[in-house]
Amino acid sequence: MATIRDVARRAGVSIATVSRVVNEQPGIRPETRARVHDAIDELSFRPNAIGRSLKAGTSRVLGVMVPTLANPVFAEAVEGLQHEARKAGYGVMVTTSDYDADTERAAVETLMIGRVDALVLTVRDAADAATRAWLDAIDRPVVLIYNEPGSRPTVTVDNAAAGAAAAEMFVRLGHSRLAVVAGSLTGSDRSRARWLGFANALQAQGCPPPVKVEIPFHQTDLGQAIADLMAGDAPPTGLFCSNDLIAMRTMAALRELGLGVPGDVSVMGFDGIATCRLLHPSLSTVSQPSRTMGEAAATLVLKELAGGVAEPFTILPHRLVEGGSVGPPPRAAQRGPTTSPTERGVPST
Amino acid sequence: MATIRDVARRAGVSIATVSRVVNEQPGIRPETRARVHDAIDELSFRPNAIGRSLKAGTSRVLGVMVPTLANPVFAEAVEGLQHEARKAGYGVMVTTSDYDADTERAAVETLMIGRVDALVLTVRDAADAATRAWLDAIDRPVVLIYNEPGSRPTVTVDNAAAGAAAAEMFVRLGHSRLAVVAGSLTGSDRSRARWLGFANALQAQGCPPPVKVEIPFHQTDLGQAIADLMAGDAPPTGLFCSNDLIAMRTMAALRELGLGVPGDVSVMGFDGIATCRLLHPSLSTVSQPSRTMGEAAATLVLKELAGGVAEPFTILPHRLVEGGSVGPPPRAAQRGPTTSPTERGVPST
DNA sequence: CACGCGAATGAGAACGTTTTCATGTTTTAG
DNA sequence: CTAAAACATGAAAACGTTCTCATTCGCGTG
Repeated sequence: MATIRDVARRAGVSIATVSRVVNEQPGIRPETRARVHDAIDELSFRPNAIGRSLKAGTSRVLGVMVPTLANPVFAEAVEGLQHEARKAGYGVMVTTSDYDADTERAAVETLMIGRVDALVLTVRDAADAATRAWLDAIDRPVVLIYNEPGSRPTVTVDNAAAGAAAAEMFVRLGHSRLAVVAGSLTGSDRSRARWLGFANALQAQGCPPPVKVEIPFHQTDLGQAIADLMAGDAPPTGLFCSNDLIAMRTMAALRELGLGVPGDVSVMGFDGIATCRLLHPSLSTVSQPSRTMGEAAATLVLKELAGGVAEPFTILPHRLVEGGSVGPPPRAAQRGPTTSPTERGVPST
Repeated sequence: MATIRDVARRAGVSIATVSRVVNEQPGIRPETRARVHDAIDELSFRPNAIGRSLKAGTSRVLGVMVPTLANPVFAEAVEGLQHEARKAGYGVMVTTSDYDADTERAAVETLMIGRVDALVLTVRDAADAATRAWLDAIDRPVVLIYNEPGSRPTVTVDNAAAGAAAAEMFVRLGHSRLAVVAGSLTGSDRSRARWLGFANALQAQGCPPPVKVEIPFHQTDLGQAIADLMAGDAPPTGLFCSNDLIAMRTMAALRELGLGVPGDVSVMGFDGIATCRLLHPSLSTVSQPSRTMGEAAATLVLKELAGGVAEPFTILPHRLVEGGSVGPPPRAAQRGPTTSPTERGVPST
């Protein structure tokens, strides 16, 4: 691996001159420049970013942490972020936290040791005291994405309003008994915000508060949870899921139970994962512009690195996508408690 | 940001001693060690990875390039890789190539300048001469994933055998007129291998060669392409798609055309994306262990970095997942050319 | 009591850059 | 033709580590 010194020797100049040529600084005789370029080519010299970083005190690397890349929402955001970063000549170091608070902290610590110039993070709960503590202690630009706005610049959608919009859609169609199926209602700030917006809007419309169902992160089969939920006397006619992945699994579980969507139960998701539009019935969902969020976060953080000051928060527009998974409630449900909606209905408790 | 020098001053020792304490080297008096630790805590000193890297000549960062993170297959592989890397104390720099050969080269160049210790890549075509040229010129450990085995250590599945397995499944069910719907048959080595395995197996079974349909990378609506494909006198009764994303879109397009899956046409995917199992009908597919592939690649590359020598290739097992999207061909098709299979059939050309 | 030996610590070079300041060489103006 | 100004280049320090040699200290041994 050739160093600047090798190039200098070969070209018969000093390392300072080579550096100037490499960085395209003015004040080099064309002839000298050519000689240096030749040497660079001959040795296929690539300036060592580490040496450069050490001197410059900057690594030109962005650190990114998301809960998981297995959820396309985050994967797409990272993709957008990465594109934007590359355009600006920045690299992107990626870590995942698996929705675990301790892992979050450790992962960010690792990124900081890696000397990233700035961070783009999604944490479980930006309002959590412990999280805020270490978050506020970070001495570099930080931008949060997907989290609820707090002490750090944040790029997100209006989760409460989005939850309310979902509620209003259900109510408009005639639903009143609703449930929320969430990954971790207690732990995740955005999930909580969606829930709150949803529940408040329902209350405003005079509906009873929605039932809550919480699903542990790693549980992929929702069969039991959904069966339990639908087993009561007056099961919900509409389910608001805290993300599309859960919504898909919920639909699969309902199908297992012999319940039709949206005939017996309506299902609504959150995120707007592309593949969910291809389901049958296609999933109604609140879509957020993931890729754009990643791009916006990159732009924001790069701006801050360039000496600018980042907006405290950027709220991107969400969009209610009306798919086929939401329809009016079944007739029976409108009259109150009834028998199982289908012949294969689950036994009542 | 405190440096080792600040700590040394504060603890009243030399920087060498601090370095020894930080790196847990023996031969330090417990008392001294304690004093240094105190200073470290007081200044919340974190050793600068860049300084360390410069001296050590190693960055403890792995570079990863995949076509896109929007395809869960790659996102999951990166997730697995990242986990494994972190366990070993390595960071992961991620780039995407958008399936573009020029971008591939540029992206890898960027990673190399970033001084990653080793690379894990998925390229369009590992057999392509130009690609091989720059690939072979890389002076660090490189592991390819998803690509066909070539001059560099590779982690993949047996794409040809997987393609053949798909073909055999179709034939076993009675299909003979088949088509392949691929992202870029010409450009991608794995897609080509699947195609070859598929076509050869068909030939071996005495079936006519499959029709090819190629879909540009960014084209998400396959309506026209599928309509054209199904418009002929004797349209295919089974479609083998080069990945699950395309398979999903193909199913959506078929539905648009009023064709039933698998009643009128059977559809088979490739990859085993988790969400496709939740489709209705669930997608039959050849599943590859993406996460494991990422982990294996990380293990391999780390082993090589540790001075070991990597196996030239690792073939992980694929698995034929029998979903609901593949069934016997419609009766009519078995008798040869007929009228459109449904009342909403597409006009014949 | 001097000597030597091992343990603990320090001084300083090295890693590959960038950058400041100094120096040598042209060019331009007078 | 000379002096000054503009230009081109070089020497060396600095960034924050690690690591190799010294060096110092304490102490047991002859």
